[in-house]
Amino acid sequence: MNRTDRLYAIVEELRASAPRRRTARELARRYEVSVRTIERDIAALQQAGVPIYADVGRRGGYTIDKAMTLPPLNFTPAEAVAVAVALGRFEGAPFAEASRSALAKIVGAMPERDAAAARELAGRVRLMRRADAEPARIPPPIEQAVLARRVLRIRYEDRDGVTTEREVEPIVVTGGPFGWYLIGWCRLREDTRVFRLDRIRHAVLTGLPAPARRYEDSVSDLPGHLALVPAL
DNA sequence: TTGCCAGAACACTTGAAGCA
DNA sequence: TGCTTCAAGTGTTCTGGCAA
Repeated sequence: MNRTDRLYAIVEELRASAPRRRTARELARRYEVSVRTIERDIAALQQAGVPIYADVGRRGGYTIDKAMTLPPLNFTPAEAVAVAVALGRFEGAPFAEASRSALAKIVGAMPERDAAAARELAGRVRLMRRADAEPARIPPPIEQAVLARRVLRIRYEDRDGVTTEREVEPIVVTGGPFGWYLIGWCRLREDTRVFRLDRIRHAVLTGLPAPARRYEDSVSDLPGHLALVPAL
């Protein structure tokens, strides 16, 4: 095992056994090197910013701050396509750009062979969409309002063509086969209202903080055959 | 880059000594 | 007898130097 492999292995060993301490002697036996070599490796990792801590004394040893590390994220081609399918639900939806960049990062981090396999597999998986459906364009203020929990000022045109100005406290954004909707507390109606995004003619972020409202406490009159599923 | 050596520092355990 | 204190011993990491 070369040094680079050993450095990775030590981090993984400490991460897997955390919070139990591992002594330099244990690690030396494990990787068939001297204790001094392990100590140098630990020092190199610490210098590189890996949160490894040494406890001296009889029951001492090395531990790693598990909260500061992540396990290696290795996606199989099928897992990558599953993520892509899930993100596909967001096409033309809020956070669409973030979805695209997240997917690009995942594929970019995969070995080229797996990435190619994922692309090939993705070519055999298609999402169905209504042909006449215009991809919704979500105004950035709505994304921001949901993200930062801020009050929105919108100009909304209802089904009868009547336009009203409203201040809305966003609760959730939801999407489905019929389009995308903003569910929020309407200060004009003093009640929870569902707004079709394609009927929102204008939206401005007010900067006013919106009170945290739980979706379950705010919406109770969905048709029985409909259920809103959290995005994550 | 790795192995070996030596000494320092630290924390814990153990056992002896002192005391009520 | 039981409790407390303290020194010695032990096990560990840390650091520096040297050689292969």
